[in-house]
Amino acid sequence: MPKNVSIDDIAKAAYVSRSVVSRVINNRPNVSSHARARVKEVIKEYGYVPSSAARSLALRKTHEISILAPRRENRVFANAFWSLTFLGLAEACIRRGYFATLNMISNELDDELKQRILRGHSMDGYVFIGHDVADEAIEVVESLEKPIVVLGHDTENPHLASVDVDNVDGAYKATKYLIELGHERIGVIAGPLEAQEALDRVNGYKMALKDHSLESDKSLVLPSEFSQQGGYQCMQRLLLRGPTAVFCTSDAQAMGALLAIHEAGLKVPEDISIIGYDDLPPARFLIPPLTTMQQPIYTMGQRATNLLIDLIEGETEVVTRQLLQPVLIERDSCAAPKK
Amino acid sequence: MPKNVSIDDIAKAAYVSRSVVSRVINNRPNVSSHARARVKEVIKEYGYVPSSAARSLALRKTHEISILAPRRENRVFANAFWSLTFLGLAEACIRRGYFATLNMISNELDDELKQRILRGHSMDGYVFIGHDVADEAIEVVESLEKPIVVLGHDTENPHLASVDVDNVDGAYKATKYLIELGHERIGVIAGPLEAQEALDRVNGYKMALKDHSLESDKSLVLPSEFSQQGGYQCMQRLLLRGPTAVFCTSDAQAMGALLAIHEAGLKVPEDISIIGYDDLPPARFLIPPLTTMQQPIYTMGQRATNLLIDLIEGETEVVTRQLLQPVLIERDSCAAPKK
DNA sequence: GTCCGCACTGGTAACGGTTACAAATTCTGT
DNA sequence: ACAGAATTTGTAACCGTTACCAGTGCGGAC
Repeated sequence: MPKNVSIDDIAKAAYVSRSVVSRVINNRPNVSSHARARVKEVIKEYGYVPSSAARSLALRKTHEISILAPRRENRVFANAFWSLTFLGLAEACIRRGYFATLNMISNELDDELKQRILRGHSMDGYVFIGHDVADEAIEVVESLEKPIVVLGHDTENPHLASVDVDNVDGAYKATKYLIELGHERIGVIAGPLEAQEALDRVNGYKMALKDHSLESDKSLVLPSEFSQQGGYQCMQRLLLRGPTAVFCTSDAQAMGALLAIHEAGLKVPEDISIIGYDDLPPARFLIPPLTTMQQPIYTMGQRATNLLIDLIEGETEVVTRQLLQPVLIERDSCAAPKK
Repeated sequence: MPKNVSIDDIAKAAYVSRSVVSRVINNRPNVSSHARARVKEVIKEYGYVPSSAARSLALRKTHEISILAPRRENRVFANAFWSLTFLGLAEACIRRGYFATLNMISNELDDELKQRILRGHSMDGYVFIGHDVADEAIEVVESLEKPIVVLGHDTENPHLASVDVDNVDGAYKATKYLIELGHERIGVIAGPLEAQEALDRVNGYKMALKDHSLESDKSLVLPSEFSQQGGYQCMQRLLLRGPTAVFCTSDAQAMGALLAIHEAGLKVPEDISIIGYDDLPPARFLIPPLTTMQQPIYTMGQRATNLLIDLIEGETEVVTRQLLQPVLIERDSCAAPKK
């Protein structure tokens, strides 16, 4: 078995020209069934696989997409949220015959490196993880004139295709749930306020309050990272202001909050109710198991790649703005407030 | 600015031949400083980037590596352990001018898909995440005659380059720590016993017991997934056998165990000590904050890519078997046993 | 003044595919 | 048996780069 088998080797061995072999490889017509069979046989015998590089060169198509994550999400990336997203993205990719490359981008990067990441390889399309990527990469990437899909949504670039989850609605439902349990003093551990989803969730919270004629107390809304650390610190501060329930905008924050409450000698949900956001696998193993808004993270990843590939392949009937709905998962961290 | 600028366009605009341009691009000698400057200028002006496909074709080198994760690790993948690994891998990759593609492999896959994943694109090298990948992919990948690095180690293919963490030693240290606190009846929530690291950790545990003249009670060692769910279920069973301390071979298991103990009305560490393994970011926010063996996960990822790229680039002085050491992180989940 | 070496330059052939088009073959219908 | 159409096959150009080799021009040694 020779090492580098090329299309010419196959052609020679099958007594046909390379164009015939090419047609067979690409399942095109105008090949006699006889020739087709012989070529297929030879291909199998030689274990031949066409060179992707040569193909890319001839077709100007690499069958690769670039997944761009914001580099600064370092720590956030390190949680299950992102890995589930990647899983969804990568799997859908493979299934459709594309390869996914994983790249990190941030504006701390020097320009040369950034250019190399974004243009070093030609890609058929780009997935931006979160709208922040756009700030740093959109200019370069748009000049490439390749399809882009944003996971999340970017108010500054509303023309971009996107797959997002309805953050306003999710927060609204979470808050409403707490209100209907009887809570009136509800704190929020919000995300970093430069993030669109953080803003949206705060808005959903405010809307729910308003719809139920409750006053909104600004001092009860604390911005923070989406991390455990952030949740922990905010909860310590929130405890001083005596909310009877807290809406955490990520499960990780809820986890930190739980610890802070525990350390303060209080109990969840007896003394204070906690609701999370994400419903990552660990949520049901917290103490107590966490009531939370479930995001269809994996599905989002899948949808994003499928949308992108549809765009790449010039599919016509494509919904370029997809909005998924979060759903409430009731567990044991919420209860009616103490009288 | 024309859309598809090629080397010939640059050559023409700079009044030189493409050979000269090529030399400039690749920083090679034999170009007059005058010509070099002019070419560089034109390149910048046109925003020219050489075609990666053409380059790959000519050089037989793609500057891409394939990261192969076992598909069945679906849920495991979904935790921070894997995402940190990827982060390490991908970042090192970018820094050295390579691209990382993320692929999932499992033997449930039909053969055609598997072949496509493994050979669809030519890659310069392969990282196997965990030894299980080898079982499914090694035959195909070895026939490609490209460098391979295993993250973890594969006893069945000891010739492969690998980056691993010393699991025996980690488990030994963890167990020794519990013993020195005074524990004699120490349970283990082990990983799935087909996984090498699970076996190694059980062995380290047994060695520590032996070195301290303690009997090893088989009924105290329960195999399980590395997940919260696994830890939860095992802990419920373990509680019936009354250990005073439990060594969990992952933080996720420890998390599940903590919940099971809480539900049984017992307290950590007063009634029972728990030690984890991994030291992922959430560990210090568990209730109580988890004492655990820290694995240098991110570093492992980095080392693995660096090793692989060294191999690809024919570096001579390369340590092909790297073993990192876990370190004990003391927090609040372990104490001396009750008298 | 000739010869040689050296730095530089440019032409051409790969690399391994796809594809438009022309050529050859087979298939129709009369 | 034969024109014309339909099918199959082969040829050659092209995709954008690098490698290799043959020039060119120039300065210094003799």
